[in-house]
Amino acid sequence: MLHVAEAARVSVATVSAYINGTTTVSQELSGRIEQAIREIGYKRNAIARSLKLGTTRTIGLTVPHITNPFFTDVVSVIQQAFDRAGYAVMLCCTDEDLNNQDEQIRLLLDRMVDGLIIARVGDGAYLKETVERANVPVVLVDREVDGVDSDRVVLDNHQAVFEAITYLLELGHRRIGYITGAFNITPMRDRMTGYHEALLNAGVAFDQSLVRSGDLHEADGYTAAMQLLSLHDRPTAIFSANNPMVVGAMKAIRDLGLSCPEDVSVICFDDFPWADVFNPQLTTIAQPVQAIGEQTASLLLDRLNGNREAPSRRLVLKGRLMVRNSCRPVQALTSVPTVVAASST
Amino acid sequence: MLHVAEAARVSVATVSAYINGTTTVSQELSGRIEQAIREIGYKRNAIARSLKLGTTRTIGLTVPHITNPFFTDVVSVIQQAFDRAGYAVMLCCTDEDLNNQDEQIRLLLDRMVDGLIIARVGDGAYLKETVERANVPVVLVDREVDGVDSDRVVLDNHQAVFEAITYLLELGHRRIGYITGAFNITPMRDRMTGYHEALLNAGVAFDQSLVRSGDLHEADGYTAAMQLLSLHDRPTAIFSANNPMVVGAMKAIRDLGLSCPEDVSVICFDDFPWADVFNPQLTTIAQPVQAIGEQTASLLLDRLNGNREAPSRRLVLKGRLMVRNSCRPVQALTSVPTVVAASST
DNA sequence: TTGTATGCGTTATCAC
DNA sequence: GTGATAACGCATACAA
Repeated sequence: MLHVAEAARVSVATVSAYINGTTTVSQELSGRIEQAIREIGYKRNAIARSLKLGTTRTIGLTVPHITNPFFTDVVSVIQQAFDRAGYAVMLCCTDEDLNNQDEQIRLLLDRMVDGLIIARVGDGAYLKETVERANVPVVLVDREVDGVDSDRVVLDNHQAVFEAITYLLELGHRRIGYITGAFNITPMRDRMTGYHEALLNAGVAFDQSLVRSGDLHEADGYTAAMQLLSLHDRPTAIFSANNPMVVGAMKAIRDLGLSCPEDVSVICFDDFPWADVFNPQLTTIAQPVQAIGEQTASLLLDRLNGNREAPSRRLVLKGRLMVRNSCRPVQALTSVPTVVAASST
Repeated sequence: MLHVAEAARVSVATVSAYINGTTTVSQELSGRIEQAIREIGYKRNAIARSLKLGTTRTIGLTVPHITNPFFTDVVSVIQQAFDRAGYAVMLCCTDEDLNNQDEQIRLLLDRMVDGLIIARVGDGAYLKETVERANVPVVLVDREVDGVDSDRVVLDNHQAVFEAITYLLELGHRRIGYITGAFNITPMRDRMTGYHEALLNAGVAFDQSLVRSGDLHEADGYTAAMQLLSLHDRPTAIFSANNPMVVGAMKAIRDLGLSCPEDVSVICFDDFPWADVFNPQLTTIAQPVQAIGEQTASLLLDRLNGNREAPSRRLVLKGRLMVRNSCRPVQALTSVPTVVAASST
């Protein structure tokens, strides 16, 4: 900018005023400045500007895994929204690791992001403190943090799973395997209560041996399904609490020489684009990813636009059961053989 | 930092020296500083630091679509690599729009990113200029830019498609529908030449009516497949140049009451995690996404670590044909009826 | 070992 | 309408 000012034979203050339209500057000087800018190829330094203004027009976004289609979609929508609003977004993936998360949030805060969107990981103790001390607005998405009362948008996980399990029960299933992630994140807890209530509602006893917990990855789903399907009295249906794990579960079904839906019905959380073009066409619980992303962005944008003091808002969206053909009435099942050995990949 | 200095009754210079380990500072003062930092909850302001140092330890990453599994994976790997190296990454999605891309790159450069990774979009004219004027290292991934000789990592697209089409030809297919994106990006051009050469090599005449071009989205694949399969002498196999378009193509096949591989063989570019658990299990060309991401990151990191003058490097990786069960010998096909009308979604 | 002074590129406040 | 100048928070050269 100094160079521009010199080339245009004006002061830096005038250049700044011209660029930002702060004050009206004469035709004369405007022309000289404009020309100097072009000749020099001057670009305003956003870092210096940020330092002075105290705002970076950048937000931080941290999610567990970007390869999980649910987060891919949410990130995509959020990214677009902030792009439109003239904000840049710094993306971090915690890989379900608590230490990564702490580190990344610190990094983001150091860089003076104007706001934070967090799909958290692990237990909430440290995060609670971080969120409360951060002097920037933060909105939580998908996963809440105990005791933290910030803006957030979540799904009605309980209801969604209740519906899904009820659907399975109506098809006559009584032994429904349940593959979940650890209960230290709210969605997993809430989904589990949906399972419980659906069983209770149908008068079906809860069987702890039908519940397997993993770390949300494909491999965990594989292991869990292997164990479930190797049970003496194996389940006739399996529910998976997320997409990566259901892929693992399907592989387990395949490797055991079983098939879906002939031998076992499958239903899972999170929809994906090709769910209805490949077979079995999975019955899923679709989250309104577009709305989730947009609402999340809009909550943060609202704070960024100055609405700092409004009481925190909690948006709860509804999931939708996408019935396809991966579930069958239990009487239609191929007779249920006991799986003897499960030696495979 | 000023507050810390005051609380510890030292100068800001000493605090800075202590934090960065620039000079050794006495036990005495170290203790006071340490305590002051904790009490105040001081965090170093990376923006001010960046302004002074001229480096942000942030890189910019721009891709067409994060929801395309190929880019999802590449972004994920790159993100991890820079995370490990202590860099933040700003993510932009151009949505295959040239204006977005220009704007976003400008935005990134204004923010003084230390480097740029670009999977470009549209024609290369403006981008060429941008890349050449940017005084930060840039590495191109997946798509090259005509006349720009920067670091880049690409796939041997020609070879990969040559193999895939040859595979189809060996199965007896002679009419192979080809769904592509516009030829203003290098991969689409190179893939097309692979198609050409494979046909030539097998002595099969090239038929322009079997080639349909779209904008890389699912809807384009749908339209293209609809047209191809409505041809009087319809193709017995279809190749799709990316993943979103093959999803559309599969939907078209379904909507026409056809099925794969019984009526039409399908093969596509880019692999995805559940390719081998759902049916038909798609035969795909798998890009080494892990390697692509790592090499890309490592090229940029190398520049960032000071190796600025080395001649530009062009890394070419190989694709791998993942043969599954979406392709059949042509004599095994169900008799080929002429599709009369194609009125659907 | 520690402190003083200066500058990184902006914007804002004030004189003129 | 225009131009000095201070300040944003930090790092560094140099003095002490």
